[in-house]
Amino acid sequence: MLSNAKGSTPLYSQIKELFVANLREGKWSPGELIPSEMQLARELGVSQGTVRKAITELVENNVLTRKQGRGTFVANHDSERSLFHFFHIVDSEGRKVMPESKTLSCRRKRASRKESSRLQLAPGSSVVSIERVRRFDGQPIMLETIILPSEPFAQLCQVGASNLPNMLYELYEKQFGKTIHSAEEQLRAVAASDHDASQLAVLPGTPLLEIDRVALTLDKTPVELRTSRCVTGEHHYQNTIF
Amino acid sequence: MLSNAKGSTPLYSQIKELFVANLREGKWSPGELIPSEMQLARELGVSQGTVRKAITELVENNVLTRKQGRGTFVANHDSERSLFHFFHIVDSEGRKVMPESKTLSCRRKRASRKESSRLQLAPGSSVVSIERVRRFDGQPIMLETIILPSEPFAQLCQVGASNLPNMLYELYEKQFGKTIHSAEEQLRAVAASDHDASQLAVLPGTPLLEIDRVALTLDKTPVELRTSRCVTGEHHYQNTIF
DNA sequence: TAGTGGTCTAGACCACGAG
DNA sequence: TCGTGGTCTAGACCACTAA
Repeated sequence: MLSNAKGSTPLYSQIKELFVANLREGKWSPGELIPSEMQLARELGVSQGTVRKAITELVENNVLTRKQGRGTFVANHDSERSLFHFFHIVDSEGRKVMPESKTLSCRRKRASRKESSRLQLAPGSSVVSIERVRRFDGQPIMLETIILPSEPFAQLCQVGASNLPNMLYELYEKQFGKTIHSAEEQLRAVAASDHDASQLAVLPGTPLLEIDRVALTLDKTPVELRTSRCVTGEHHYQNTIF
Repeated sequence: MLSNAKGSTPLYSQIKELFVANLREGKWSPGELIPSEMQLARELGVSQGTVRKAITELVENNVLTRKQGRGTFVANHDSERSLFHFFHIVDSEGRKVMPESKTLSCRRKRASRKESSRLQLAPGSSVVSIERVRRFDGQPIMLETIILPSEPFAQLCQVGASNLPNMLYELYEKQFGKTIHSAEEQLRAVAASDHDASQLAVLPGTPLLEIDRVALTLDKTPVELRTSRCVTGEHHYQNTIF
């Protein structure tokens, strides 16, 4: 099981791998309380400090969360996480407000070359394509196109276009067991197409901020490709570099 | 000095503060080797593990770097850091290439309201304004306007507009003792002005990605306001969310 | 070979949360 | 009051670097 031989990787790294495997195989579920540090140390035959170091690193990666006096939990996307971790659009005062979203369409189609490439699917695979518009204070601000592999997300279309929740990552986690842990974004400035313009109440050709995001699970498997086009008159994308 | 009373902050936090103070006061300089963990532990009257925890957190914040067998050093902006940490423009294949930069002008002026606000200066303070254009493979890609407080940066204009280095953060550190540790960026899509257009070889009105960045020292003092307007045809801004 | 950071242990006490 | 994570200690041995 665990090896502490000379050339081997450190014990705490092996324990991290083991914990990640527990998550991947569903032995530990989002939001669940995991055994205490002392108990894990006994089970694994190592000291508390070693388990502690493994957990500390997973907490830093937002995989686990610690609560003093209560225990250690598997991180989940309830409420705050999706909003404050993955949503970077703020208003002029820097306030993060989650916009309401209205689904325009939800249908199945064949993936384009770009889509299959970024989602690591076979060319021409079947995907679900969702289009929705998001508003702040009644003003349409973002037009989003969301691409998901039909397997396993096909049933999203059946659910009905109108009642998709605002926070999709929470849905992916709860309904499909896909927890989003990281994302890779590409940002560009583009000119509003006629379609963009009509949905966002701007003139065609208006500069829009395009955010191209691939959302990934813990083991770096791409789950969702989302292209958002944003009006950046009274809002902007905020990024802090540490 | 250090206090381990009941209600006080943890020892390792106090030690972190102490180390940060050493940096602020210039007792430790960028690139310098600091005393070993054991020696610091003796001097501070704590165990090695406590010093170690303080150093670990500062390493995670990119304030210090450890090298096994050699010691612990104060981080600096040599070569890689500025480029790979603060520069997010990549080409279509995701490659990070540092563009050459050509200074167009360097002059002193009064800060605008926005500039004095974001740099936390008194309204109408004297600032240095540098304009430069950056090229990839001969193609002009970014037009940058850099605003710095005249105190202490006035001499930059005297140096001569033409021979400003590509990596300014390195210069701020070496010449002015201002080390950039973090930055806050705001991204928007804007239409190219006539001036933008002529410098970037595009048509007026072309959508450009505007990056508005305030660079901060370790104690969150704003040092530089930089506004970059980028052509995002063959390049884009890349951000990874963990 | 000496000194550094990296890993690991065993055990103490504190702060917090729940019953 | 009990069990949890949070802090701190003292000491062992390993891996790496430089002289």
